[in-house]
Amino acid sequence: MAEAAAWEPVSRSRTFELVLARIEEQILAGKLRVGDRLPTERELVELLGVSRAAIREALRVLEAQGVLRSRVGTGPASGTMIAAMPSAGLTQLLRLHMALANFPLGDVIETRATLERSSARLAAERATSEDLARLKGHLTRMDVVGLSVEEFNDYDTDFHVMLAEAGGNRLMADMTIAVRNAVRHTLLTAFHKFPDWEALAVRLRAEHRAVYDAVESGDVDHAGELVESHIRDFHADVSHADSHLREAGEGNR
Amino acid sequence: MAEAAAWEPVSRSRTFELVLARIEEQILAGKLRVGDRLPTERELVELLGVSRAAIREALRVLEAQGVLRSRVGTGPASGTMIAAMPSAGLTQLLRLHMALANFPLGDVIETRATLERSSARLAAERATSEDLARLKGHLTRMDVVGLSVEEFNDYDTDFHVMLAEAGGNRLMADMTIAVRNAVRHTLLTAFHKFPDWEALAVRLRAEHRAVYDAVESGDVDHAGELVESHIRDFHADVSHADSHLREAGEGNR
DNA sequence: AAAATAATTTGGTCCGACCAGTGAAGAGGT
DNA sequence: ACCTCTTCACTGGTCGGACCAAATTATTTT
Repeated sequence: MAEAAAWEPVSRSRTFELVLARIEEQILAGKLRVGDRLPTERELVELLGVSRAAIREALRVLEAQGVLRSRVGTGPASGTMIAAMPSAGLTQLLRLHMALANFPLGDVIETRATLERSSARLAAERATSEDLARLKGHLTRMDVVGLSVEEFNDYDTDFHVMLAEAGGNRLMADMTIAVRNAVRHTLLTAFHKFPDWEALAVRLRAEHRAVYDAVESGDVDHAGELVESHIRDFHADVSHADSHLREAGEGNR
Repeated sequence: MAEAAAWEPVSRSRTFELVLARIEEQILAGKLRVGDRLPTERELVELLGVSRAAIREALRVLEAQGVLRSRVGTGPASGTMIAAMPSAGLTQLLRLHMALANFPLGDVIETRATLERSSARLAAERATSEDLARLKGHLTRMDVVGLSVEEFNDYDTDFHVMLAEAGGNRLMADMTIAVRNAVRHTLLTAFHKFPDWEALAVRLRAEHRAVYDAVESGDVDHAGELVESHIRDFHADVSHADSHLREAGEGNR
């Protein structure tokens, strides 16, 4: 940033931040790659000359970001090593910030529509036959009658995630997962209150099939449009039903 | 998730995770809002019956996610309180995962194009006159000759951030900031190697003006298209120059 | 009244000890 | 030789207590 927001920092680094910086150096320099093991906590204490508490605080941060994974014991899977679970970290982050109303639901939906529209277009462009098979198999799996709201909702999530993955863009797929997970609870409660959710489910299934058809036939524009309206309409319905049954709405900017 | 990825968890909760859960409860339940102060670390020790180290590890995690902010001392600004700096947490997370090659540069660019296309469309739709004034003022500020690569790059970032903010979607704006910051270093090094970056800067300035005009005139589609191609072309040029001067390319999925 | 000083509260840091999984080396029996 | 059981060493996880440094507030001194 070259203008505003400035003048605040300097922030005399706390020692755990220095530790963090050292580890990040290694990662950014490519010296630590996914699967590599870090020195043990006690070794880091000697290497960096700080207390174990400082080391651990730094490790906690990286773990929360989905960069590390720690296990006790001695074997080959023990110790602290570089992992790669970005969507977990993203999900957690989005969930809290949504709760803090930093991100109004409307914004989240807008973002979801944007991301998934793009993913669908990519999928229509370059989905492999395996991707298509996975998606198709999932469609039939969703047809089972008597699914609980939770099950249906999770299957719905899975479909959208598969679609994003078929697009071949990991970042977008992970963001899609994170956003979808972040609103999971919100959607479920709204879903439960929905007057006739079975009817809604029928419509959603049909829309999924339409999306699949567009993707399979490589109709980029159509696939994008279908997914976007699928998401917007769904949220509109759900939040509409929600506001009907509540006394007031969530603050919306 | 109703199928894959499962079977891993259970994850015997470590105590700092329990602490984390307790604080999250409060946030998700709306009992802790932005600006509220948490009990002091020593109070939490008594309240939750765990060691201070556990408390601190949990706080570190939340701080890394941009949810908390801690300051020493006594006054009104001291202690630990709920903050809201999602983009900082996002930036950090993306930066590391990009370095770990979980996110190939191409994916990041694709994502950036997607997000900003959408932001530009929103901006064209509902930018206020203040937003437009800010953007316009920034355009002239970028015209200054003799800017360093770093300065120009940061100004460029600012423009895109302002555009995203004019769209009025905080989440997308924060993601835009995070993504742009995450590739800052990559872009800078590539920029430095660019044969005639002054010429490139001239073109970028012109494109910014074109985007501004489209936004001002409310031409939603045009604004979106301009931003998208602006980003794609820019990255194509930069990475092209980069691969010319390097021996090999970065792994690309 | 103003300035200097002390007390207090808060997060930041460290140390040292001990607990609890987890394998590997070794002892013992078959 | 082979398998089983025990022991041991090593890892992260947890704790309590001590002390430091920043930031206010209360108190004393001038």
